[in-house]
Amino acid sequence: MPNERPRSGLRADTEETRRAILRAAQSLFMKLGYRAVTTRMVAEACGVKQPLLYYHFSDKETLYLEVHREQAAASRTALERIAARQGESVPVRLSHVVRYLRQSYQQNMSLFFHELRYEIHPSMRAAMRDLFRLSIITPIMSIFEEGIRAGFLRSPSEGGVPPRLATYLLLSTLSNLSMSTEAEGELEHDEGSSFEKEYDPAEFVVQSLIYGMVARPFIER
Amino acid sequence: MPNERPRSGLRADTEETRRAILRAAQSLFMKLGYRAVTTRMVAEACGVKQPLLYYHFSDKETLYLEVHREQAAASRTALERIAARQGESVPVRLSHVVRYLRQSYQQNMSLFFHELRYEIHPSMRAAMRDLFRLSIITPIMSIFEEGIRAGFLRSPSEGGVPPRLATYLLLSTLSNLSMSTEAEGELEHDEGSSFEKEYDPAEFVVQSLIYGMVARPFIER
DNA sequence: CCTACCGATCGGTAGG
DNA sequence: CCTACCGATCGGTAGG
Repeated sequence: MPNERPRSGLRADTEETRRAILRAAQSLFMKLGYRAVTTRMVAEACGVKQPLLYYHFSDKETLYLEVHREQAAASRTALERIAARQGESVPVRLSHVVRYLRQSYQQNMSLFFHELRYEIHPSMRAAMRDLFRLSIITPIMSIFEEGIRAGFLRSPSEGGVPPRLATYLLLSTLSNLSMSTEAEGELEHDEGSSFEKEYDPAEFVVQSLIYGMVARPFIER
Repeated sequence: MPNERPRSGLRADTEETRRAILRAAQSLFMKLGYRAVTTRMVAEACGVKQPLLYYHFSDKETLYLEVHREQAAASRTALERIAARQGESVPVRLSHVVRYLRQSYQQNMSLFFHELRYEIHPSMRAAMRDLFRLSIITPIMSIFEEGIRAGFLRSPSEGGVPPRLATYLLLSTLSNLSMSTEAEGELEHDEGSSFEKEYDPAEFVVQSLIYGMVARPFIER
């Protein structure tokens, strides 16, 4: 009889389904936002019926939290690894950070903040904020802190940007990148400076933040 | 008999109601976003019943468009006036721009872009994008263009930031400002450099973008 | 400018 | 893991 199939087999299937739901939910939440994604869309995207979601997750918000928990774990690993590469300069590490976040948090980071503030129940906010701080803010901040300690970046006492604000500035440029490429294609036919190396928006944005836009260029090239 | 009340009187009342709806809708849409705002919330906020909205506006999206039309007209006037102040430096004018947009578009600018992309019917997108370009992008871009012409900012051919990208970079920092002040209060106790003038986030962000974060400070102070 | 109400869809539950 | 279904709420309409 098939019921002597071991519990581990059952659990494996069940776990596989749970992970399929999480994957589908992650993709949808990141692309469309919490409110625009319905539980039925998630179910259909992974080939199950909607009420099944409530067997694996107690409600929609918990599913959302779980998605972010997974994403946060992955981000933390990746970003801490990048931050620890002492052999690479601060701008190079920041470019890697931007590239990683751009493909990971596909859309803008501020959609997430909007949801945190307006769509998510207050009782869940603290947990999500902590996830975000530990997995995103702290690793990036450590790069800026190191840049200041090394004398490469101005310290706040010299009128420099405090590391946490610098981190938020960097993160906010992520939403920018999708904004500008969507609004129109200024970036592709950048007809002056992109003859030696192909254009990389991540590097470009980091260079702008670090070196500014003012004349008398500092830029090493 | 009261029915000889002139049509202009009737129209005035009707116009007044229409404007009350627009004001309520603007405040709610800016704060909560298109999807989170229900037509019943708008109606209640201005003291009418929900079906009345459909006498003044053909549907929710049209109301949303009309709100943005009004906002765009006001922004265009304000921003073009700021851009035209030849007596003020580029950073000073940009600080005024940031201050204006911060109080006008209260929340993040990228919420608007998200809605443009995912919540608004394609047939309405083009009109809204045009509004945004004419009232926000173009005036700000002209400030950056002037800064480049004057030799204050690097031109794109010297590795500088193209004016349109610079504009989007500036706009993206607006969402940042709300992000960072919400996440925690790094900004208030900025314990090094803020003894001479009170801390102004708008000016601070503009200075960062223009002069960068790198050491060997250029900053005039 | 309102009352009354519609079809659709949402998050979530019952019961197996 | 499903079928069947719930109460609530949404955008929008009928009719006056």
